[in-house]
Amino acid sequence: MRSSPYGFEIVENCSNCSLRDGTFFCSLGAAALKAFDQASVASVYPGGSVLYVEGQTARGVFMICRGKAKLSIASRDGKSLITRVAHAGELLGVGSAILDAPYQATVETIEPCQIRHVKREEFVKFIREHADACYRVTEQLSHECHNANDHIRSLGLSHSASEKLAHLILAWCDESGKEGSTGTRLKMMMTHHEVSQLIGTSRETVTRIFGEMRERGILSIRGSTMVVHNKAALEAMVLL
Amino acid sequence: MRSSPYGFEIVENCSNCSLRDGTFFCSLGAAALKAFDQASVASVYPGGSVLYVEGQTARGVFMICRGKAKLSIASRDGKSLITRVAHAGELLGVGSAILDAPYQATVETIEPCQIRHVKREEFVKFIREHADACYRVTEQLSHECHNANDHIRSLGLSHSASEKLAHLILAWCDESGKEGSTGTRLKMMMTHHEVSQLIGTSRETVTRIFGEMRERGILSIRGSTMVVHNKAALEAMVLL
DNA sequence: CCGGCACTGTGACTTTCATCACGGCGAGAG
DNA sequence: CTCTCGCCGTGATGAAAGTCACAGTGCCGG
Repeated sequence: MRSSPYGFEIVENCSNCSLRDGTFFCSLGAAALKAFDQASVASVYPGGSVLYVEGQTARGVFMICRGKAKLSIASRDGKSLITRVAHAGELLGVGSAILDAPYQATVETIEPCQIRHVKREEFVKFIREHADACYRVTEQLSHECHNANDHIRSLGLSHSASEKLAHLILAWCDESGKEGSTGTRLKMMMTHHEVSQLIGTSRETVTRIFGEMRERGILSIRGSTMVVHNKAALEAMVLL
Repeated sequence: MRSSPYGFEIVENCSNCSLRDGTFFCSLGAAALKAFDQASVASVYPGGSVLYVEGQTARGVFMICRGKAKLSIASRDGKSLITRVAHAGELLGVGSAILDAPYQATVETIEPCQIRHVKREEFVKFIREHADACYRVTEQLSHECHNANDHIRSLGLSHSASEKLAHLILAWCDESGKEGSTGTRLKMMMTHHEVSQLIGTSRETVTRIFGEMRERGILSIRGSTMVVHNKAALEAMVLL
């Protein structure tokens, strides 16, 4: 291990990595793990680093060992849409690496991250030689498809911005909400602008809808913590 | 082979199948192919058959040997969105089978199809035992992700229905258009209603936008063939 | 303590589109 | 042959939300 300026130790060697749990892509047998370690190189990025940019030819894949990153796509006129936020344990750029196609999204870390990078050719070789790793890739890609389809559903089938926002808040509750006496409590780690990019509307409508929800007593916001008082009302807004 | 009432012969045995080409999922080595044949059962469906429904638990995967099928998702109030149309050679339901999650879309054949079905457990066993098949699955899933991301881009980033429609027409040109003296010629195999479901708008706006494009001389439609005279104009409408 | 900067909140105006309602047309069934 | 049914075309209307403009607020650095 090495110390880093980001408040965590850098794990150099996959074999004795303590970050990994069963959900990680690299939760592999000893042999495959060793091969993965040897094929990859670890590095640390501060928050806000861009790992790769949409349209670039796929140099390789990136494993998030620690931290979070946001994936986004942009249109020529500068608008951008956040497709999802990836957590530790995920492998990014797999699809593009396998198809040898350009990356489809831009990836930017949103907190200090440890990342392992594997060159495209080596990655393909690695998964062709290690069947269990190949199977893990199918799992990873299945999750990505799943997410993407949910996003399509939300963007394509909802009638109003409120519906999409309600859907998003409910997803947040499921994923990171803590039940309390007054309702479900959760940290907002996003600005209204980012939320708008996540659901494909404008910043102002997000502000307005949050305002309206507050007026109706559905939720309250103080600082960066939000408390959802009336989940049922949110669910009623969603007809997906 | 067996004859069928749909105007084509049923291929019973994968090993001497003439439908397969390199792009097919089942373009596999002899051993894997034999295993796939044994794990699967072939059947023929007329157009309009529903292979599986969104939300059902994933019984297994479906290989389209011949024909086309449309995948769609629906909201509770009856609206539905077509996510894509799958062609011969594709394997459907893989993601859900691997994750043992409910199917995410409803699949309906749009012409007579030959399909092979493999039970979930057998499919998982099959790809765990045959590394080349497993790799083919990663390719299949990568394509699905790719498509899904394109769809997200189109739904989330475009400002207007015209932009989405222009985008769709250009995609059609690339995929099945034939260059002619007056422009690119292509068959419309969809009603305006289905197009509207594809781009997430209403039937009427699709009709109106087609009308407008005709007036502006961008394209002309007679019967079920459409000729695109001015691709550049369409490209100019797309700022994705 | 002050100035700048990023974020939130709000009003006025405008565009886009969904919706409703209806008319015409072509094809297939009886 | 005519009836029905699904698809296309079109007008009128209203609601939703994008856009622009600007004020308030809280935080950080100097």
